[in-house]
Amino acid sequence: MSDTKIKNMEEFAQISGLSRPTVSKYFHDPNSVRASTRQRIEDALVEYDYRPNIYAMNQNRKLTKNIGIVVPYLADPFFAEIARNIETRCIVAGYSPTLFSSHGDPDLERQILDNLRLLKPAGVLLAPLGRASDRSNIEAFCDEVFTVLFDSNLEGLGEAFVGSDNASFVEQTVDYLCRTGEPPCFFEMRNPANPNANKRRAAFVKNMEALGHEPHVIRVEGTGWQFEEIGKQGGLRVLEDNSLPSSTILCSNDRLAIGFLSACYEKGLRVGRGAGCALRVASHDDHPFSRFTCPSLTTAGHDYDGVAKGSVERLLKLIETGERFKERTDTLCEAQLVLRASA
Amino acid sequence: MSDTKIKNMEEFAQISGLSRPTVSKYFHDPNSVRASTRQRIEDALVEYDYRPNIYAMNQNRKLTKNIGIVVPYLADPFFAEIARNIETRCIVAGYSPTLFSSHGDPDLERQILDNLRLLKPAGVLLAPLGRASDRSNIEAFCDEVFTVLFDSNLEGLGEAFVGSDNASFVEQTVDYLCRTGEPPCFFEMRNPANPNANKRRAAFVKNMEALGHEPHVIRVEGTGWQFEEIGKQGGLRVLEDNSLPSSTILCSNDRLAIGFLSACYEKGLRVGRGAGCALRVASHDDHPFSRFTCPSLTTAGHDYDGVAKGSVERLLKLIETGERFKERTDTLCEAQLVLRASA
DNA sequence: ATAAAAAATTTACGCGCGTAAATTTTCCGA
DNA sequence: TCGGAAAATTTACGCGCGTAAATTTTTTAT
Repeated sequence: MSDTKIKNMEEFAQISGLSRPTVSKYFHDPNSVRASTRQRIEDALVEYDYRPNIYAMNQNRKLTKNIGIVVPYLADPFFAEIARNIETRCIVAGYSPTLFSSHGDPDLERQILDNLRLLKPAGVLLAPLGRASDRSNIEAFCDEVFTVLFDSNLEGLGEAFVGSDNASFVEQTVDYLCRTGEPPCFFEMRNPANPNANKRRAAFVKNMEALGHEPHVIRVEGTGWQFEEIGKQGGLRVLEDNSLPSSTILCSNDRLAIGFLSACYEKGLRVGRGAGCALRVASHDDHPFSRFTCPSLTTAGHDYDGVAKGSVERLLKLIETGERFKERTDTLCEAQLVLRASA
Repeated sequence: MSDTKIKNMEEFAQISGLSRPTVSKYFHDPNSVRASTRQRIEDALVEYDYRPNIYAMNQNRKLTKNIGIVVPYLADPFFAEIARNIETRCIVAGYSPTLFSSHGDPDLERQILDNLRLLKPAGVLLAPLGRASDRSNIEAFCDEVFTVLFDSNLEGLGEAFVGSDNASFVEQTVDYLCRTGEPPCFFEMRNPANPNANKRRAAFVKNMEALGHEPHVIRVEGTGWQFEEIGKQGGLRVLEDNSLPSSTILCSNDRLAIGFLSACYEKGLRVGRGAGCALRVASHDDHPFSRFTCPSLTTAGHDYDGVAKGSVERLLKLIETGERFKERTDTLCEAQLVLRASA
């Protein structure tokens, strides 16, 4: 490799014995030039290690190869995992994903979308905060940029939504729990930020009634994204109160369940389905850590691959056709019941 | 707000009744123009909602306001947390941070650094993979871009390193454990990717010998970043073998400990310092989840704020002075012992 | 081998902004 | 009121590349 510094595409074209527009064409799509031309460029490329200036490229290109990924709370391993999955798929498809986390803050979510506009992304994959989101701001954003929502649905916003089928999550857990023991009560936050929580509660009520059981819902206080802490404090309270209507607890999500299990442990209550267990606890999400709780957590798991694949596919379709869908589509991935030790 | 679309700075300058260079100056530093001029621009700004094209700006600017943040594994809440902290500090300082995760993959780490060059960042905060990193590639990168390493030190690379004082972590846990019960054995991965692990083991041996105890080290098999799983499988094995040299286990890090606790639970072994407990388990990191393990985990915690603040400060100093430090500095933050239920 | 079609290349211009130098306007104090 | 300094403006050029249109070369068909 020569150590001659290449300043720009002009210079690089010169030493490759080509014209700049031809080289430009190559970088846009290596197959758009003759095979012999391509070879010459790639030979020069290993020799001189030139790379086009991304800012100059994006300045003039009508659409960049940028894809924005926005998640509400990256410190939650569920979002870290789904983001990792999505990110990888974008790279494979030849795009440059950039990951943003709202850190649970609506102001930051707004600011991220504002900054995202400047990046002129070809499209954006957005998992919104939910109830706390600035709906009108997101709406304006979706008006300018191809946006696919995932995980949390905001009705009517974006070109499509891909998420998990909350009804299927709850149906499977409720069915399993009722079949194998005392019907569950539902454990959740009083004011969940995420719309999925409301759908899960509604599905719980519906499924319980269909099975002829009274649907008890326990709502614990707490706001923000520290779900484990909220689950733990709420769990300690109901355990101290002895106010649980059932010895089977179905948590709205795994992070609450992690906190609840921690509360059970502190209270000396054995959780599981065997003899000598005081409670059964189940949940939804199949959070990356739920296999390491004590006991390991029985849960209905997201189809991580399905959600990631589906949302990326929808977005790429938008980008590649260059036009909006006739109508907004909702794709809901089925849950998979994961039986572990807690219920 | 008017709905007239402003195409570029030229147009915006015109409707504000100013010249483009003056407006340009304002966007570079609002205080560099007269107060009355500034007011006129800001009035026009709320009226017309113009924002400069970031690509055109960065193309010509000698240094951008971009800062790259690279972590080895974002699905680990420890890195998610430290990244969040760093990110926020960069924003407050007026920079645009972009977050990247190597996802435990050296190839991806290399690729991230390659892409980062194209972003012409003012500086980069890098937590490398460690042993798996491509040292020469990172070295070449640091040659081109101001880089501050954090969390994982690669000797001699980058302008500075800011991390935690592993010796202080281990000193505090070993001291506490020896003072309050049977001296610990050390539980770790056989081939840890992260250099911190080696420093912790060395510190364990040193501290144990200083206290007149034999330093037993248990090394479990497993590679990659699924530390919980490795800790759990390794834990199950040593518990089945009955090969533990001590009833007090000091894990190299919290994620291993989470797996180990899970193994203990499955084996029906009660962990904690009270009567009726078979084992004591302690660890290092104060991982965000360690307060929710069963039992909650006694650990030596990172000074998250200290590491984040320190590394950002070092980098900003580099950026703002525009010159490298005379010599590479290592900043080590003290650990803080967090007593919980497990030991 | 030759003309037509296809591909590649060259020419030429523009993107939106930074920035230096020269000029004009505004400001402030005496 | 006036002069000098500070701020603003004008002028002019360049950054690195995209891209349309014109031209040349290569390929394909006859």
